[in-house]
Amino acid sequence: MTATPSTRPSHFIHEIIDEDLRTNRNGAGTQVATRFPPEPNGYLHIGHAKSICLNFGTARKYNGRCHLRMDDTNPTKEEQEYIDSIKQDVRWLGFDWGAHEYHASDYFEQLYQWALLFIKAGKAYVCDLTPEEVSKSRGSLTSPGKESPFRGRSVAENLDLFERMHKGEFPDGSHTLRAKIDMAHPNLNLRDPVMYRILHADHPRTGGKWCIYPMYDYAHGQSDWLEGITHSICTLEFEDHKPLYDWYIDQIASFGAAPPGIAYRPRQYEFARLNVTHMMMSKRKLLQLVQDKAVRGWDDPRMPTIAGIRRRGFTPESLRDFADRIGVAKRENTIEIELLEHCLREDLNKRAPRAMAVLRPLKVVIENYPQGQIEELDAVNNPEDPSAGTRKVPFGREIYIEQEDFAQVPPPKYFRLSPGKEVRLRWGYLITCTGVTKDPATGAIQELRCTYDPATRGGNAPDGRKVKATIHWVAAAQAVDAQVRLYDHLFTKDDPNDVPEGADWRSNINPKSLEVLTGCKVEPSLAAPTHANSASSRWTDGIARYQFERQGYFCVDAESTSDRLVFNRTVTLRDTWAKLAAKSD
RNA sequence: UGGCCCGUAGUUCAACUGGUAGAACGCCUGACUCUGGAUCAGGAGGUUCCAGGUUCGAGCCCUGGCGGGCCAGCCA
Repeated sequence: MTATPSTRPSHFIHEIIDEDLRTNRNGAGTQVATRFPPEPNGYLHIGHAKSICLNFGTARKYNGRCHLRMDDTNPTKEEQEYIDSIKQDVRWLGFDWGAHEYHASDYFEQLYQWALLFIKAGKAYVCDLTPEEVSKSRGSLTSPGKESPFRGRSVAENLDLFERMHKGEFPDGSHTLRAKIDMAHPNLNLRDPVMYRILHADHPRTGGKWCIYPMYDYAHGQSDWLEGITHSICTLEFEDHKPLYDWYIDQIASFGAAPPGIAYRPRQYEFARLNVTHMMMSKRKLLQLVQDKAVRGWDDPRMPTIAGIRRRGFTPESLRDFADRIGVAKRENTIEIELLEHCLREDLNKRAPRAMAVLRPLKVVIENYPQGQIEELDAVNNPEDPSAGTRKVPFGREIYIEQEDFAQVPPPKYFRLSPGKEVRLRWGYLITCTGVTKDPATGAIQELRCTYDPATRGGNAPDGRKVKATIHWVAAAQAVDAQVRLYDHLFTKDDPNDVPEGADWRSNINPKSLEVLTGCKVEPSLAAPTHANSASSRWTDGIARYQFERQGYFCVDAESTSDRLVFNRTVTLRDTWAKLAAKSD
């Protein structure tokens, strides 16, 4: 192989590759080749992102290549919609398979020809057992299976039957082609595994051409081989399949039917899949959430799907960073969601322009501010990035502040606004609360009366007096209405599957995972797509992201329009006050 | 009474292949601050699953236990 590792291996798979390179295991000059092989039966989730980063990242590191291969051997579950979403998601993550887009279905003819060789070599037979009978005769974990009564059929009979399966003469489930291995093998995968089953179903790519389809085990290794994959990286549950993966390849080699031009064979390595606290990683259960309408779709921002995470506002950069940090190993693991959020905040903090948005507005009238006067105040777009520049924000006599930034009776250590107290308006003036207007009927606070100190424009008092709190605000006259969607974990428990005996996993769904806020007041720059803040070139996917000061990171939702702004809260800011407040409860 | 894989801080990974355990996240203190953000400084936290063995020396090697995961689809 050509490339040499530039850094020390970061995990056992790279150690293996380094060793392979050192020993020229696959022949000098052979390029490292990996593949990402999703089955298009659902949307990709963050667990797949780990695999994508591993496979494409490995190819990148070793100056090799990574193929995108749809593992489309079961037309009853696979759909074009999923194929399209998978490609979009991989690209969004920042990876490029170039011309190397393949499908297991590309190899159906070759696989079929090889199957004939297995039959001719007496290594495969057509079995007429029903699925129930096969299951029964397979034996158990601790006892051997029984041989199929059809195991002894002649080559000629097998050839004839398989050909008739191929031609569509038999109904689904009536026959299978099975490998003849060992019904007493301690590894159940080797007890005469099914190679082909009959499925009269249209395939997204091959249409009605086939009615027999290869099983995963019979297709995967050979697909790797045909593509010249050197390192076939998969998850732990396939460990038991490796002997079969190797067996098929070894047999074909012994038939003298190896793919032409490939002097080496692929090898499978397994790593532990990703789990994240509060996240459901079962594709089947995610499908159920979508079908049950427990979420709005595969791209619901609460979903752990890449589409959902993207819509939520996560950046591909932060996901790649996350993938780097969690490592690759063979032990079962569950990553705390806090690490993911840390990676996200670290990226967003550096890149997201700041803006002011009041989520739960409380009107403030500044009594000594001239009626009708409007000022344009200078606001820094990103204190972490001087190159982001500044913008003007309008200020007037009436503004909105956050309801929770005022307390009639301040709790201990509360240093925001309360009667008689002074706070700083971000980029604006110091104001002091002089009165509260309440609804005479309910006693609810309606608005605040305040005075401002004209000498504190920009936020500094000439007399040097200290003001502990700075709060965000939006001028009432120029405020733009927006809808803001707040998200929380979709599952209340760390482990969504952790339910009492007999209970359903759905009982762990967080009933408060979505809160929709309407009538939010945001600064006018957020409505102007040309404003420096929305500089979409800042983001590789063109999704505008902001930090709403003191609250968190938000992005413009896909449903947002110029006259109906919608924002998603991607993640909150770290909030030590909230933590303190929660503790004192 | 099966086969395969895995056991190192709360979590996820390291430990230059046998030389006396370290990082990140999380947690706790403090400093600073026009975001109760960010940043900075410090701290707590380990019987390396257990027991034997080999060795001058074991997280690493050997043996035996214990614990966990996966496997009995014509799913992948």
